Formats: sequence, C-alpha cells, structure tokens
Amino acid sequence: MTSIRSIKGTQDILPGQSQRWQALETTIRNIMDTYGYSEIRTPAFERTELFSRGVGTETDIVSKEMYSWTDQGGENLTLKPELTAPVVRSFIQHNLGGQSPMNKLYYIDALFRRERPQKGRYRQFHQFGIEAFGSEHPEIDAEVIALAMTVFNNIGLEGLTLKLNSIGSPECRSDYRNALRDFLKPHFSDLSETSQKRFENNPLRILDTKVPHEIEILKDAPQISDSWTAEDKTHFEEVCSFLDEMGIQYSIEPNLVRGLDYYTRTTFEITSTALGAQNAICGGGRYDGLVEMLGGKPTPGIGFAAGMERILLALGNVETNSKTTQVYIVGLGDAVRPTVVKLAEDLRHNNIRTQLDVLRRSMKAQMRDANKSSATIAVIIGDKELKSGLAEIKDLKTGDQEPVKIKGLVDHINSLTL
RNA sequence: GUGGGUGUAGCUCAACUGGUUAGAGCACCUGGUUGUGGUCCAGGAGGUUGUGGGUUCGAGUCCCAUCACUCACCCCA
Repeated sequence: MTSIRSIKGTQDILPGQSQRWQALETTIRNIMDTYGYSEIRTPAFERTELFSRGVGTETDIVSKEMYSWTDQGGENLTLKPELTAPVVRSFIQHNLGGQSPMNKLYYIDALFRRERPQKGRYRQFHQFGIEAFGSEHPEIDAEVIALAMTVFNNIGLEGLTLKLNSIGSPECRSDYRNALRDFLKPHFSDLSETSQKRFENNPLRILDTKVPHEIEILKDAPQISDSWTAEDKTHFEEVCSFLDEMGIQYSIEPNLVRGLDYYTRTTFEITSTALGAQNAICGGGRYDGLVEMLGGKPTPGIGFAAGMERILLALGNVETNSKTTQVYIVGLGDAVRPTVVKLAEDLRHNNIRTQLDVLRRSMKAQMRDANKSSATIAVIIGDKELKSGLAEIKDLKTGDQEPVKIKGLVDHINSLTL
C-alpha cells in the first residue's frame, strides 16, 4: 500500500512553521487597521470567464496556468489564480461603490497556479494585498505603496528595492504601442520567438525581456514617458513627490510594465535580494479601466499583492516564541483521573495554559514530558494526595515542592506568577 | 513544457577503488528497585538504501528506466 502524498507544489504548514505564519498575519492585520483597510473574503473558485475577461487571455496566467474544470452542471469554473478580478467582481456585485465613494479593502488568501514549482513558487500559494477603489489621485497611489513598505519594514525585511513606473493612460498607451512597433519593425527578425509573438498582441511586454541582445536593441527605443499625456506626467510626478515626502526610497524603471493586462499609469514592484530567481515579493499598480471592463460603473482602482511564502523565505528562519505550557498536571493511578481531568478544565477556564498526560504514562515519563513542555510548575496528584487532600506543587525551575489544598488549587495557581 | 542536481532511520549525515549482518549523532521509548524532570550511564525500537530492471560470484556503490524532491529557464507573488 503506497501512502498518499501532497500534490506537487503544495505544502503542509506544520506546527513549527504555522507560528511564523500567524505572526506575519497578525502584523498585516494590525497595519491594515491603522491604514483603514477592511478585510474582504471571496470564494476559492469563480467563473473562468472572470479571469479571461479580467486578467486577459494573452497573459501566462490565463493561457496556461489556471486550474479549470467543468462542473456537473456544465459551468466552467477556475480556482482563483489572482485576487484583483474576484475583488472587483465582488465590488461590482454588491455595489460597494454606491455605498461609499472610497473603498479600501484587503485580503489574505490562497491562490492556485499550475506552474513548475521552484524556490518561492508554489502551485498553491498565499498572498496578502489591498485594492483601493474610488480615487484617481496620486495620494492613494502613494498610500498603497507606503502601506506595503510599512508591512515589510515592520516585520524586519531587509534588502528590498522598490521599482516604480507609470505606463500611462490607455490613450497614451495605444500611441506608445504604435511608436514601439514602428521602432521594432526593422529589428523584427532579430527578436526572439516570444517577442515576435508579443509584437502583435502585447508589444509592451517586450520591454520586460531578459534576452541580452534584445535589451541592447531596446536601448534606443522610445520610452513610455515620451507618450505620456500632461496629466499622466503630473500624476507620476506627484506620486514620486509624495513618496519623497514620506522618505520612501524608490528607483524609476521605465521598462517595468508587469504581466497583467489591466494596469494603467502607476506600476510598481518590490524585490528582495534574499531570494533566488523569484525575487519579487510584491507587485501592483493602478487599474482605472478594470471595474468598467467587468461591467461596473467607471471607477478608478489601485492595489498590490504580496507573496507570503516569499516573505517568510526572505525573512529566514528566525525564532518565534510560542506560547508555552504554564501548568503540567501529573496524575498517578486510576483513582485520581476524575480529579485531574476536572482540575485541568478549571485551570484552562481561568486562561492558564495547562497540559494533562493522556497516555497514562509512568510518573517518570510524565515528569520528563512536563520538563519538555517547559511548564513553570507541575501539579502532582496521586492516591496519597487524594487521601490527604493536599496536592504537591513543584516549581520546575528550582525543584522546590510544596503541598497545597486540592480544594483551593485553582485560586492558588491563579495567584502565582507563571 | 525544457534543462541541471539530489534520493540511505522521523531529522542531519557515514559506509575506501563493488565484498560479511547498512552505521553514527539528534529525536523517540524503557531501565539505573516503591511516586519525581533536566545532566549522566545502560539498553531498545526504527531501513525492502525512492521504485523496477540490468551487469556481476557479489550492488547502497556501476548501467538503464521510472518516480519524487530540488534549482533554473519561461513567467510571476
């Protein structure tokens, strides 16, 4: 009989690791509170159409990475591979825009993409992120970026680079697309196969290339900034000046376009030097046309998503102090079982972290376990103590032991500093 | 989808150019006389060497296949 293993690219988060996750999640939630973002939770799966329309059929995510299936009712469904589209869908469906001109939402959630796993990349992975709907002004761009940086600084991530760019408004982008095509046309035969494909359907992505001779060609290419409208320019400059004002360092990367179709104007990415090839810890940008594209009223929006696994990876294995046991109850013999079971329950109801041996082990084994649990005190109750009505309380640090009335044990333990 | 690396106990690793019964440390369990932890000492359990073939008198070791893990390409968090 072969045992069943977890699916490739998925991982169990075992007790030692789950503490690190909880610490990270707590920090995130606290910071979201201080910035005024509220949590939104969307279903694990959606109609496939949401992603093909929202993210773009030409993107890698939609064209080859989605877990999709047809259910028994004939509907085409997909495990969510990203969260902006589902949050936008929910925003539209519940008319959140109609209830308030500004909506600031955050999430911590699991995502699914069928890629070949490697360091920092998994088939089920987790992101936290925000989506802010309602404002087209650069204040919110700066706030979104600042929030991300605050989380990373707060948890002690070092070696980060914030990369910033603006890909302009849709009008300017179509201008630029033409300019870029005109520029690349003479070099077409020198381009890689993928770049040649992108030449037709998404020429901006060619800017992202890592092929050395393409980078060389692109040196003289027109810049997106050349096609910016006056408003695009002012917008970007204001975002930069707000970041300067807050003391946030960034580097402007004219070729940062990012993979998803819905971005407009501000795009940004935060990378870490502590990771391998998958060094992006956070990515985001503005998507002023997305809400309308998915059937809502025209509403500007901006957000980011950050990879939890990558953050924890970049953070390294730092010690997290877990809540240890305070009281360990050592019970000896059949007669005491009702007493110790009740005692453990009473202590726990008094918020005292209590462990009770449930393996009916020898005293030696129980004491060893008590020591391992790093409990402050052990309460020893056997036949003798039951008869006398006095339990032995042993301080596991000093080894001192004293008898205490079983009747008043909870009060007594409550009065101790554990 | 493509390429590289690695598979020996729960974990970290040994086992010379193929040669007896595959070892150690940590962790785990039991003892060191009645009911007292850590340290120490003694003992125990735990492996079809990922799996299947092949070469050989003989394979953990060599060859082939396969699977898993891992890193990288592509792309992304």
